Amino acid sequence: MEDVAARAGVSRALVSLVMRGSPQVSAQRREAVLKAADELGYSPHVMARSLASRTSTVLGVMVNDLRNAFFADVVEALDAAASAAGFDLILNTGGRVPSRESSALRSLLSFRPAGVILLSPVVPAAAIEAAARQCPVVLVSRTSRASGVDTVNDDGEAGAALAVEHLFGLGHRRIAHLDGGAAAGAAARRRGFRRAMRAHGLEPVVVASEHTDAAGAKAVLELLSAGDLPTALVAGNDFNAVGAISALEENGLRVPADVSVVGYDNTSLASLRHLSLTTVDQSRAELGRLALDALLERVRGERASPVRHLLHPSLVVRSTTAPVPVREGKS
Amino acid sequence: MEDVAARAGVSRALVSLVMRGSPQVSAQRREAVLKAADELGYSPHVMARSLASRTSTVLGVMVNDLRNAFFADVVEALDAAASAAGFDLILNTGGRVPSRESSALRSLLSFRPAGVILLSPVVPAAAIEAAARQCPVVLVSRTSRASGVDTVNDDGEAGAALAVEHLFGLGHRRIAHLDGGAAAGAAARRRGFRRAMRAHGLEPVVVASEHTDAAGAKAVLELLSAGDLPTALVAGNDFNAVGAISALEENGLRVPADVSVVGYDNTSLASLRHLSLTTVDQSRAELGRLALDALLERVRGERASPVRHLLHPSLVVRSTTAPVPVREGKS
DNA sequence: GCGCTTGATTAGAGCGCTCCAAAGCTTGTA
DNA sequence: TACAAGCTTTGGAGCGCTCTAATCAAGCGC
Repeated sequence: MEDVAARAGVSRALVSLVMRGSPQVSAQRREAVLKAADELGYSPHVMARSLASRTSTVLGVMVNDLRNAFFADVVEALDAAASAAGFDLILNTGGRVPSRESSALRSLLSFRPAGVILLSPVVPAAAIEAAARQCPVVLVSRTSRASGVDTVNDDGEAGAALAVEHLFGLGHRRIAHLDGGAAAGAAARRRGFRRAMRAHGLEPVVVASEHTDAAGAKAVLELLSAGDLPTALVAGNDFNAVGAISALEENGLRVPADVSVVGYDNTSLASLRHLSLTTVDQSRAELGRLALDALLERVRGERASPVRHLLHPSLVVRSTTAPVPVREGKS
Repeated sequence: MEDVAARAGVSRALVSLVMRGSPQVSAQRREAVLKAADELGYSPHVMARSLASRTSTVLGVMVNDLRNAFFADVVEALDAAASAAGFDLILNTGGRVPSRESSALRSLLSFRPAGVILLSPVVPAAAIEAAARQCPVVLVSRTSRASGVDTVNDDGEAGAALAVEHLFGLGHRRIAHLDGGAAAGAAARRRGFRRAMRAHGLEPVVVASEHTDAAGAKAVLELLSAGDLPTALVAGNDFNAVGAISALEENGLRVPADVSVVGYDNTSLASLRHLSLTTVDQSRAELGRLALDALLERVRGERASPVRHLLHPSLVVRSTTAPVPVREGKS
């Protein structure tokens, strides 16, 4: 910066003004500075800037697993929105291990970020509130009652209900849910499934499972050996659904002719023509965008009261659901 | 920091020493400082630290698309290795658009990172060399001849050859490659396919396609309408393979009974029991780890000469490949 | 008791920038 | 010509830390 100032024949302060795009610099000087900066290949040192200005242009993002396409998509959206607003992301992973997440969070905070976004964290609420005392915090796929914390969630209850309504409309009455257990969002989906079933006077069947391919297959095998396979399945997520479909087909049952299956998440899997899975979509891009917007509102001091976004999911009907088989329909 | 020093009854410099874990501090003072820091919830300001010490603990990572599971996996590995080494990642996306990538790269460099990792960038070589003059640069899935730049690549040629060898061993002689066009890594795979085929005295058939589900299906339809469907397909990647399989099955052909298909990348797709795709695996975790190791060697000044890693892929044989159909074998 | 070494501690400068208050330069006007 | 009013420009302090060199206390041999 010193060098640029010398080369352009101005003071350091003027260089600073130009680099920040201040309007109160004469066109002549501005050009001289820009030219000098270009010749010297100078670009301002972000860290020094944020130290001096006591403002930060970095946003901390903690994700528990990037290999999970859901979070990868959200982070992608986050990054797009952040860079459009002139912020940079510092990212780390916590792996859904409380101790690792705490240290990841600590490491993010030591950058004195403008704000922090936590994707489906498992750290204790107290840790989140402590973080919120240092900078705005937005939670994705996790709820909080703290007033300094905003949350953005998929309405898993509504999503599961959507699946049930769809199947009910197709004539299905015996519907089972393959439950995701402790996985992110599973509790809400389970709740939504139960509620929607009861609303129709149906008995909700919930089978313990996990959000994986193998677990979906296992759950179906259990249902088969128990001897009363439902006519439709609401899987915990798409992977689970695919596993379930495999197990069904391996046992001579056709999807959707014999059994209908609905997934959840609308991952890239679901749209493959090979699977063409009916599934619940929860726009991950919007999730990311909303989270970033909420954070920036806080950062800019435009809002102090917490906001709780609950995204409305939608159903994407493809080829794994069909009207209930005739025999069933008659019974 | 001032406060901590006051509370512990020591100087700022001593606090600094303790926070950096210097051994030349008496146990008594160390404890007093740690206690004070804890009570005040103090943790050092990373940016101020790196400004003062003229060292950086941030690593810049530019990825073109996180939604691509391949890169998400590499980033995950990068993060794991980085945090183990005490570094933090600042991440942004370039979307394979040269202009966006350049500005993303500029933004990374303005943090004065210890080093930068570029995942399959499309920026001109000159831009990469310019970056390399500022800090060590490691390229993943892209080659470079610049001496300040290390590269880590999957050996796509070897991978495609692996697929051909496998199919050849199963008796296949008419094998086509569904080419990925300009996609990352496609050129090497194409080359490897051609070379391996010629090594067996076979005519390499290359069909233009893309690394997507839909393109794979389209390529198969073209082969079908041309009237000479090969007995085996080496797809550009897993998505492409899945699309191809769909199109084959929709046309009454069985995989692998009639046609064998090999994918590439061993994505989570491939391992689904529903697909159980034979595919080429190029350990993404190792790719990430190697890239980070290479970068850290430079950062620590342990090495000045460039390194060119070429990762050996391996073949994962699942259920989409089988011996050539008998009729073919006789002909 | 003296200088001397050794290890623990600290003052102070400085990293690259921003920001404030003050200074300099134009104008326009009396 | 003088001077206020506006704009542009600048010096200097300071952001939170590290690092060097200096200081200090304690222990040692003579």
